Parts: sequence; C-alpha cells; structure tokens
Amino acid sequence: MSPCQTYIETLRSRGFRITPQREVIVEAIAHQGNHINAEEVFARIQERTHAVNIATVYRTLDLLVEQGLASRIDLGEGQVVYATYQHGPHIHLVCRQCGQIIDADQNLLLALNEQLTAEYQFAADLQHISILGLCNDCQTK
Amino acid sequence: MSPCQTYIETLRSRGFRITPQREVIVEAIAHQGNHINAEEVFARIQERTHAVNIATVYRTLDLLVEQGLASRIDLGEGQVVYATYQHGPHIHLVCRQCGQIIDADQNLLLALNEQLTAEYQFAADLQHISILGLCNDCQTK
DNA sequence: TTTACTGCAAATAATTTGCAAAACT
DNA sequence: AGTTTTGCAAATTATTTGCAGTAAA
Repeated sequence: MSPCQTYIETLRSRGFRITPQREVIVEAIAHQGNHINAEEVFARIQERTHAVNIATVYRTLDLLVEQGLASRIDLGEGQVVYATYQHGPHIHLVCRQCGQIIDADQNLLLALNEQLTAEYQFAADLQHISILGLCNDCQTK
Repeated sequence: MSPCQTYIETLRSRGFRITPQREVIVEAIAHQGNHINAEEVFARIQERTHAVNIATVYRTLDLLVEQGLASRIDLGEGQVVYATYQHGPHIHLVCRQCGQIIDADQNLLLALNEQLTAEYQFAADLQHISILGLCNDCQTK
C-alpha cells in the first residue's frame, strides 16, 4: 500500500469522510518528499484542477497534524511548512539570508535533548526543530 | 551610565535622531530584563502616555535589531519577541501547551554548534534559538 | 437520511507602508 | 533649513471562520 493510501485508510478507519479534496491534498503532501507550505500544496493541485479551495487545504493539513499523520514546522520568519511523518525527524537549518533550508541529521540533537530533559524537565519536540543562521554561501557575501 | 542611556547614546553617535518616542521605547525594552513583544512594549508605554503610535514601536524595534542593540526572537506559533543584548544569549524552551518560556543555558548548544559548523558549514544564530515542546507541568496533564 | 465537509466571502491578527505634518540637529 | 521621524489610516499576508449548500456513509 502506498503511503498516501495508508494515510487515507487511517483517516477512514477513524471515522473521517474521504472526499476527493482530501485525497488530492494527501497525495500532494505525501508525494513531496520534503516539507511544503499550504500555498504550495494549493498551487500544485491547481495545476490540474480548480476543484479545491485554499480553506480546505488549510483544514485538511490541520486534520493531518491533529491526527498525527503529519507535522507542522514553524521555520521562523513567518514560514510554516508541513511534512508527513514518512519524512523522518531532522533539524531544519534555515538561512536568514537566502531562505534555503538544509536538513540536518537529528542525531546531533540527542545529547542536547538528554540535557533538556535532565536539567529542565523539558520534552523537546524533535520533529519541529529549526535553527536560524547563515548557510555556507551566504557567510562569505 | 544605565543600559538604556547607552543604547540611546549609541544611536545618537551613529547619526540617528533621539526622539521622545525612541527614548520611551528603549526604556521599555531595556527595563524588561526578559523578552517582550511589540504589543507589550506598546501597552506598557500606553499606561503613562498615548504619545507613541504602534507603527513607531515596530519601526524602533526594527532599528534596534538592525543596529545590533537588540535581537528579534521568533518563538514559533506566530510569537515574535524582542530583547536587548544585555539579556544574554540562551535557548528559549517554548511550551506548546501553556505557552510558558523557559530560558535554558546556551552552553548546552556549544557541541551542537560545532557540529553544525563542521558538518554543514552552517553558522547558527545562537541568539535566536527556540525549541518547541512540553514543559514539566504540561507533560503530566 | 444524516451530519460531516466544502466553497465562498468576510473576518482576523500582526505587521508594514505611503504620505503629509511635526520635530530633531 | 533640511532631512529624519512620526502619526494615521489603508494595505498586506497568512490564516481562520460563519454559514448555507453538497455529498460521503
């Protein structure tokens, strides 16, 4: 079963109705291996059909996040992106200059996470970590 | 010389004009030892005088950030706060549930920062780091 | 048939901007 | 005096919401 079918079946099994809109939205986010924002999901769907409204895109993305099938990542500077859980956890390195997003291995966070737990009793949401800074190219400019 | 006088003098020495608005805004952000958002700066000033407009608050906060006297920290979930540099660098642990912000020692980041530099050539902006998660109280609820 | 879901357009919230008037230096 | 800065109100952007109609189950 393809990943998007799995998401659809999970929603159905939890009593949600499967509409054509939900199907194309799930397909759009699941096919994008990477993070994608709501407007991009909308634009991608519009290329083929105008049968989905932007409000429905937002509502469906919210549903996926609520149901634990996707995560919403706030990159800072007003950028919010979504990704399904098949796109595993990692650190988002966001370049303040060019906007590029580098995905870094989340293993780098293991030590930090342990310390946050031990010293601050804080359960960091590793799925959502993003760090602002300058990428290699933008440092020299 | 008090910290806010230092900020004012720095601005003056760089050729910016010192208006009463800028003085009260600098005072508001410098007195708050902690981070504060634009609306809070505005509200705090309004308690005494109505002589400052919200647009001016935003413009002055931007100026302080541009001039390297304060930092803008995007906490995620649409929350943006400001703090002067006398409030040193640290990690902001933001509770997704209750909104509480815990300031963690940035020394925890030193190892991570080295790895980001070595493996990704990424210069993380340590002044601006915030991590979403659940605080101790909200974990048990 | 029932009631969840969608489309539409209006509401919201936080921030930004254009422009003429006010005020630092 | 000359230019920077401010106030005001309108624009912007991303997202949310109310409500009546549509369509899954």
